[in-house]
Amino acid sequence: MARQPPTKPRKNASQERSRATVDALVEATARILVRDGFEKASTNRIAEVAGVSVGSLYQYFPSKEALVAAVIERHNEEIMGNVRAALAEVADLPLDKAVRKLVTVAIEAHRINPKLHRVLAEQIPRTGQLKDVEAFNREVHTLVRTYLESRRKEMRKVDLDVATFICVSAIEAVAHNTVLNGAEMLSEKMVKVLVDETTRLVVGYLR
Amino acid sequence: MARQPPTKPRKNASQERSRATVDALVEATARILVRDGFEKASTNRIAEVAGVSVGSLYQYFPSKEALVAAVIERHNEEIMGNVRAALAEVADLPLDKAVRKLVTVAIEAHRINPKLHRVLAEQIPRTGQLKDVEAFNREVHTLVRTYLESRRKEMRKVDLDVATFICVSAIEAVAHNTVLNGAEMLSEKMVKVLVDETTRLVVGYLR
DNA sequence: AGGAAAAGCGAGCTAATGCTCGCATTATAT
DNA sequence: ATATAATGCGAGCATTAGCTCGCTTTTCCT
Repeated sequence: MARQPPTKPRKNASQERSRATVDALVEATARILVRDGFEKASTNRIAEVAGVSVGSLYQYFPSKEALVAAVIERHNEEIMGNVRAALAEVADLPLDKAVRKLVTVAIEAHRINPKLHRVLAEQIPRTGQLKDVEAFNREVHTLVRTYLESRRKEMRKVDLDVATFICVSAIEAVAHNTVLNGAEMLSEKMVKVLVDETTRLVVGYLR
Repeated sequence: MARQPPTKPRKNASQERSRATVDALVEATARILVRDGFEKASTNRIAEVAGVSVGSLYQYFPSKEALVAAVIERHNEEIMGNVRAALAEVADLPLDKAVRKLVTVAIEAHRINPKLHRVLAEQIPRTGQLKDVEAFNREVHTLVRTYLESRRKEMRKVDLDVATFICVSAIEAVAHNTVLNGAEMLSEKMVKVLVDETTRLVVGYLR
């Protein structure tokens, strides 16, 4: 088994200047990942694009993996923010309204930065971020499950965990494939159709 | 180094020998990808594991990517074989029976070699195999669409392409996530439940 | 002001990778 | 038997990656 390189910063940026440096590095990493892929994202290149020296890079990130991990974390946090907000907003709504909102949010979340999403999805296994992403998935699962539990009267009899798994998988997949099959080619009309259909799929399944 | 003169007729030894070499290389690549990941799959290592020299490797594969591409193709062909067979077998069956079969095949396909499946999915973008995989997806889409078309009477009014997209995405996602969330931990009972539920999801949606 | 701590620098080291090329071995054909 | 082609070899080249370390510059604090 190959050992994972460390992903924690070796130094904590305390001053304003250094925080800017860290930001620039993460941002540069994301940009290069999107534009040229993981292979071309060398530490030298990242530092160059960030307008920083390699030496400084290694003051804050012990390895290249740590940089990618930081990008993943930032992106995940952004998405989770949306998901949490949506589920809070939807807590008292009936099934059909709630599912529609969730589907919409899922597609929107994927549309934030499709290419980055794709590259990151590919890189997760090799950054030792699996744990974090699993935690992320578990949180989504828990949130959805909690909502479904509160709406059980509207649903047929069904194992909640299984139902949650099926629904989350289905919604996520449609969002994922929708965005990856021509992100820009997506007319608003098409998005509406897909939201309608996916909502029907899930709601029909639940009740 | 005088060799024994060939007294016995030998078959197309030359062709077979090189074929064996090619096979060994592809097989070794797959094994290393599964065991150690893409990073550790250097051409020298692949040649070594295959019991062949790097020089020979480069006689048959112009680059490392070509090797991975060959593995991808082999794996895809295996899966497509199953999918084609399933859809042929199912052509005259009603919706519920057909969908159930498809879901089962999807899960089985992912269970053939989950780890390889995962690694390959990650490596597709960097091997220039995107085209082939898209072709693969298109074929699945076409096959499913054709089946659905023949069963339209059992279905509600719905855009066939959209319905196909939704169904294929959902089925694929459940299979994918099922296998990736603890492939061995999967009891037969659990698989049955998931097949039941996914079938219900899809059939309920279509009619 | 002035010294200490934080932040930043970048030439260059080490290790590894993809790949080449001249030569050796094995098979086929005459 | 000999020539020719096919197959196989593997040391080593060129390149690039990740990363270190001794040093300078900037900021903070009294």
